[in-house]
Amino acid sequence: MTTVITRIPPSPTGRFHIGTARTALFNYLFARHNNGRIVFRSEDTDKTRSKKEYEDEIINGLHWLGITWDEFSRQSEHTSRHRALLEKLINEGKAYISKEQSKNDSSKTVEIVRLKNPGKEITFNDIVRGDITFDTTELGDFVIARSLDDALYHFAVVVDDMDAGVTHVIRGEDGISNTPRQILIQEALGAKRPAYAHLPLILDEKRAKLSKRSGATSVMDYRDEGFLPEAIVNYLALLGWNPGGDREDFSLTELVDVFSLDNVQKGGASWNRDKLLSVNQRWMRKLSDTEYLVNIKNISPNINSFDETLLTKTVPLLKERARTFSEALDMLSGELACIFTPPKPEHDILISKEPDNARGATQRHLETLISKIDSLPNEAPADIIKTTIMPYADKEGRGEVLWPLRYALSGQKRSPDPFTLIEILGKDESVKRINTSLAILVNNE
RNA sequence: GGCCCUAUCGUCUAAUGGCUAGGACAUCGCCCUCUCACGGCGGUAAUCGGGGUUCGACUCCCCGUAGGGUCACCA
Repeated sequence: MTTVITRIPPSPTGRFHIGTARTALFNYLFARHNNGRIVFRSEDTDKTRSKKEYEDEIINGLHWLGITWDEFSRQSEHTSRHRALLEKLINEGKAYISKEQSKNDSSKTVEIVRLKNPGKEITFNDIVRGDITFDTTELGDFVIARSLDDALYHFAVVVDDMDAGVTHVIRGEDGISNTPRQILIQEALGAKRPAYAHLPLILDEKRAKLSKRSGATSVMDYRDEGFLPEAIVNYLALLGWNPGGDREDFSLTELVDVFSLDNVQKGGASWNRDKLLSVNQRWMRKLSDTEYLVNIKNISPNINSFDETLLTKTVPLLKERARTFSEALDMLSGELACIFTPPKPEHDILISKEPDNARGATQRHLETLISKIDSLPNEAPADIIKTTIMPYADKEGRGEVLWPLRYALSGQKRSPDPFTLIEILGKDESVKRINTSLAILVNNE
């Protein structure tokens, strides 16, 4: 039994794309599940488009997701090896140098290298799809290098995979049509054919291949928006694969345990932000309150302007509402802002629910509530507060008591329930706020 | 257009010849409830079409249809 070796070969010509992350993830899961090795190779042979910053982003992003590898290399470091094999093929008559007019600059003549195509049918087995057959004659003598020192992608990949001992090529479905040409190169080189698995593509809402035009396609955008790496991994793994049951909640290590290429889907899967949001919320809720706050701080350092104690008490409310950390951040200055900033209640809203004798009744309720809150022990939890207040509310009418109370505390038509608010704000601040509303009632007389 | 791949609720999917076709997200309704959110319960919703094979097809075969991918001196 030979060791499984997979590869993660991103080209650093753009940001860390979701598709790159998904392919990397499946290579990672398959290799780790089989106690194999993973080779990371930066496919940087396009000198004009490759950028170090992209490579850094991809590496950082992969690590952020928890994806690791055992070997690191850059394709550009292998040019002498490529040249040697190119020369070998030419000497053996399997490839030849061809003087042609440059396609990029028609005034120039260049010496490119073409593979002598035996022109036969190639059938390869795809783990996901079964046998796939191509007639390679239509490919002709295709170009494998711009020059002896400048191999093209197909040639470089085949050589590098061969040298790294790659046993399984797991990549996107868009690689299917590249496969016969790569096999032709392998055969010319006498390389062993690896196993292939072509993953279904991730599609956008319009069911086209996910591209820059499809919206946020960089994993880093999701990180910056406050998504958890665990959620991205969990969601990505289930796009085009599933272990066969109803379970949907998987950490990276759990995925390694159950992963298999056998149950990879064949059809493309479309990206669904709503589903991702719900997966993310599930993972956010698993965090401790402290971890939760750290994550909010990571996306917005100026959260420090909020009172730390109040912030900590607010986390449970955020957990039940926010699906991303940026949503949580928005809530702190939106629907939960009343916790941090004393409200400015309006007279008419305070009593708007009351029919007649409204003002007098509301005033009486609020005064009663103040004395009840005063009688509470310090740091009383919401359920104690509730049992203290509810009998009175039930007697006088819940809406007539609870609405002014909650509105006095929050100044908002929509807010968390009054008991929770009192718990978070504390006795003193709560009474203070109710008194403010009382004053508004009286002054409007 | 040539070649290749694919086809179960709106979306992600389960069911690999034998069930009222299951789950999740979304959606709708009810309950909880002063509001919001959470939560609980329930509903709507799918095997692309036509032929075979078979006692029996979501499942196997063929033909259509539709969608996608790929056709570089990019990777």
